[in-house]
Amino acid sequence: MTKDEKEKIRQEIEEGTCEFMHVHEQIVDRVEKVMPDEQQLLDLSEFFKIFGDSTRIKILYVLSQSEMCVCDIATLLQMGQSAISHQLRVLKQMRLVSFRREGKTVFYSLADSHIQTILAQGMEHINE
Amino acid sequence: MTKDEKEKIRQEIEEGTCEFMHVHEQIVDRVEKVMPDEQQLLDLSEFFKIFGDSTRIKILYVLSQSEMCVCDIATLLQMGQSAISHQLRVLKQMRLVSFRREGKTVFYSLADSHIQTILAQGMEHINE
DNA sequence: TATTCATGTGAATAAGTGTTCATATGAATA
DNA sequence: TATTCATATGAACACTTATTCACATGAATA
Repeated sequence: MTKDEKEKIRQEIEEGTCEFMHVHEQIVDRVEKVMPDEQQLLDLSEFFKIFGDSTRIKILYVLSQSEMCVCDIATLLQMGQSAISHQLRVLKQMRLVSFRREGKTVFYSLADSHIQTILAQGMEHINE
Repeated sequence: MTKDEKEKIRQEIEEGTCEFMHVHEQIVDRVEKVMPDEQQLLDLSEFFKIFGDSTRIKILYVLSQSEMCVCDIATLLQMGQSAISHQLRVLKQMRLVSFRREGKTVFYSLADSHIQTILAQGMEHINE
């Protein structure tokens, strides 16, 4: 190993980026060029995170069957109204559900058919 | 409200299932019949949970471009080797990635094309 | 066999998240 | 306007989880 190479590694260690020697540079360089924006990948994980909770999955599932109000959902899932309401808030913020008011009651439904597709796709995958 | 109705509500409150009055029974009954197994919905949320972390999303993305070793990934993501190794373990357990050994190096790759489809589907969704 | 080095992993810590409790909001109605 | 009631929400708590640190493992090579 040359003096320069050693120096390079020392620098890398200092930067905390990579403490290894045998990085495959061709691969790394090539993939680095096609990496999407950091933000896009963050958004993507945030999006999937919504489906990564069983309460929210259940809410989405029941809404895929019918629009319904908060206490219908709470009854179906055997959970408290507050818990459902908190989760509906998340789903609303992420635009996965929409709602309409009718008197004191609020009816929720899936925002678009995309959501059902993703649910179905996931179901398909785990049943392999 | 009849005496019986009041008693029913009192019981529901005691059971903690539903403290409300105006559940839409037709909807609830109908949807209850088509609810999948509790376990299936749990599995589904566990599955999506894997995609709900930005480190794992990034790992899956770079592996969709090329198979590579642990330190290649660590370099690309500017993260420690240990963090990557821990997440690869999760991805391995859930069978989202597979690997092959070549001397001291372990090359990881996506387990099947399904994963890319789901990534693409998600990307499509957030770019709407 | 001793050493090197890429990777794996247990423990600890810090940050994030879901549920509950208590209470607020706001629309309908008396 | 006062009350009722479906829904919303802030705070607290318990629980989960991602990362780091230190070290173990195990394959190649001297």
